[in-house]
Amino acid sequence: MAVEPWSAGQRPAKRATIVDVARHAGVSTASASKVLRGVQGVSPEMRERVEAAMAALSYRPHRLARGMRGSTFTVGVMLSDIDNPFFGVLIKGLNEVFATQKYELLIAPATSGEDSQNAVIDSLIDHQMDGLVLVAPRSHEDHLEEIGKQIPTVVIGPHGPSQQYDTVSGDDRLGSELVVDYLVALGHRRIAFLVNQHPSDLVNLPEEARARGYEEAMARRDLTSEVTLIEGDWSHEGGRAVGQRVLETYPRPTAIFAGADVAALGVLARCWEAGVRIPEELSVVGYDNSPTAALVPVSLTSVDQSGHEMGATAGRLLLDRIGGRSEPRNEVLTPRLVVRRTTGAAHS
Amino acid sequence: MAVEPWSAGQRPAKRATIVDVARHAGVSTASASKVLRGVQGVSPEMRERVEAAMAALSYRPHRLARGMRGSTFTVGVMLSDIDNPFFGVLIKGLNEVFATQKYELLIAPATSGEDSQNAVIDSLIDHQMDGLVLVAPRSHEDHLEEIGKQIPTVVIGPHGPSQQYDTVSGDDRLGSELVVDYLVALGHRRIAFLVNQHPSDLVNLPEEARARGYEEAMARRDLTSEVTLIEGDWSHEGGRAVGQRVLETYPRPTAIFAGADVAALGVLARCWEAGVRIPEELSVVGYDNSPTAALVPVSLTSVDQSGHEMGATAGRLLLDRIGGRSEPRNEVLTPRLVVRRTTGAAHS
DNA sequence: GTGAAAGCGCTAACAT
DNA sequence: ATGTTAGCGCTTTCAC
Repeated sequence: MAVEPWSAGQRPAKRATIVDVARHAGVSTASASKVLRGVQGVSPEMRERVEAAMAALSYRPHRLARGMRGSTFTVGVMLSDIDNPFFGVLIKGLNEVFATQKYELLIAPATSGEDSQNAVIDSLIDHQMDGLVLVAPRSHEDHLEEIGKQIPTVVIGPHGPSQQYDTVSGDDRLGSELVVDYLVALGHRRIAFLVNQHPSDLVNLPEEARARGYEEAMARRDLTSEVTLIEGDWSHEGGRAVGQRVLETYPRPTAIFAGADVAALGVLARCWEAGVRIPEELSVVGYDNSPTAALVPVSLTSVDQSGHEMGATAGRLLLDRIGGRSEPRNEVLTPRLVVRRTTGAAHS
Repeated sequence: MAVEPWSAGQRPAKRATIVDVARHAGVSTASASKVLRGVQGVSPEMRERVEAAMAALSYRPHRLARGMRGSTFTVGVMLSDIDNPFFGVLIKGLNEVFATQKYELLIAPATSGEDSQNAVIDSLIDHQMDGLVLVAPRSHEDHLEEIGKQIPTVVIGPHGPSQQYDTVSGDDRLGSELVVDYLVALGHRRIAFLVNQHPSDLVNLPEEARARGYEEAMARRDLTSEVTLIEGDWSHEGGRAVGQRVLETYPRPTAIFAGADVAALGVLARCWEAGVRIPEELSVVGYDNSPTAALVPVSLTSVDQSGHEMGATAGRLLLDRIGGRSEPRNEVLTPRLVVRRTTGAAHS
């Protein structure tokens, strides 16, 4: 291994420790620790002296050392796709909750692969985080239960029920229903759904619920024979590939419902390139109402699942759970259709 | 403080420690530690036995405990604006470098405020990260030097020189020059620049370099009298507000050069709403070439500063520095103009 | 090449 | 209310 002039011991101007604070204040480290943690059992004057010492030495506690015995006051977030702008607003919501507490947020980026995600989650656990927020994980449920047993956990995306962790999800079936009903009201019948490929045993994923909601809503409108599931990746490239396939189809669907905005944008990209007129020749709907969808020239009709509130809710649940609650809670938020300019009356 | 059934001691099924591994392998913890770290001084058979024990116990080292004495094998990233899609590709580039090493990436989200950023950086230091990547920090340089003294640091955005840390930045003056030259070639003379407001003593910020580059390029074309700096926030809302102001100006600029894509999109949003034709009535240029700029209906002309390579370069520099290098390095990447459909010949 | 033991900074029993 | 002390899991001298 290379020379490491930066190894802990040699760091210049070594910072003050709780021992320094205690000595400076003329008290025991235990008392200093109590003041630091804000627990009861210290006289006001003791508190004052210790706090003065902390300020004088610009003391900042070592998070690692705290974590060795107690809490790290840090919450880990597994983010499955940092590119998705929807997650940005979600993180904002999360952060606002924790900012008011003494907890800090640390985000570990992962890819969409299950192995990558599990590795990242393990690493977060190895960091002794006080709690975990898993954003759109693709892990199997028994594995999530296993994690929930080890550490307070909130899962965003996949639906409950769960025994060892909390969930925050949107009512994805309802979201799909809103879309189908709206499209049918516009006269569409050949409505295709872009379904994200996923292991068939992961039955609680949002993609699964959105697909089921689509099928059910189609059935309710007596359009079972028109149900068309197109498999693709919920990514820009995936959507683009699906767009290409759809354009080659005959008869072509009059509307395509992508389960995620990123995928819908991919479909649109292909259509724009091919000169297909939107929505005259093809209506396109997304899901997430990401910031990009709202851009005027994009104006993508989408389902809003209020990422900000999702994040905030997850934050509150996790705080609760860290505080002691052990019964699982499964919050479901109600989605809302946002109609923009990529959808219109069916023509063909 | 509430009950904490999750405190470390009570966690169910407590995981294996290095002591367990050593006992299981029938060796000392010191030897087990050597195998874990992959250092020299262990016989092949010792290595084998210890590795077998680790596997048998599914041992994973405690990162906190490692960090107490040695390294955490974790790198902290201060992200000043998680909403900016440009940063997503930057993180990807960073991550790819670290993924091949044993280092893990942890991102701490901050806001654009200097206080928030400094707090986040402190916290990253309190976590004993092995290194820091600061993305577009607004801290003062002496403070950055201070940080660089404590911990291997790479700063992305602000230009060097620096003594205690490395920098990765784009050649922002050149970027601005490319834009101005291009617009002038199209016949534009009234070219306004949207400058981000920032403390005047932060002279190495990209926004400063881009503004200077704009002024210089204008001067070189004998257009000093046309130099128009419009102050605004480099955000969607900020751009929108500037757009409003520009539309009310007479004579109106024929082109506006926003120093960042997010701001350019805000300007465009206002124009689209107001029915201003782009680029016939107004040419708009951004900076960053973020994924959003490339969307077909947006098609924003922008300066590409290859975020992916910026991230990758920063990762390599940090790895170097953690490995022992102490002379500062200041990498400058060459930007490239990407012409799309928000720019055209000057008409008025 | 291997092991014993000290200690990183802090918290939590347990005294007093 | 305050202090003493034993660790948390690991790395690191320093013996052997």
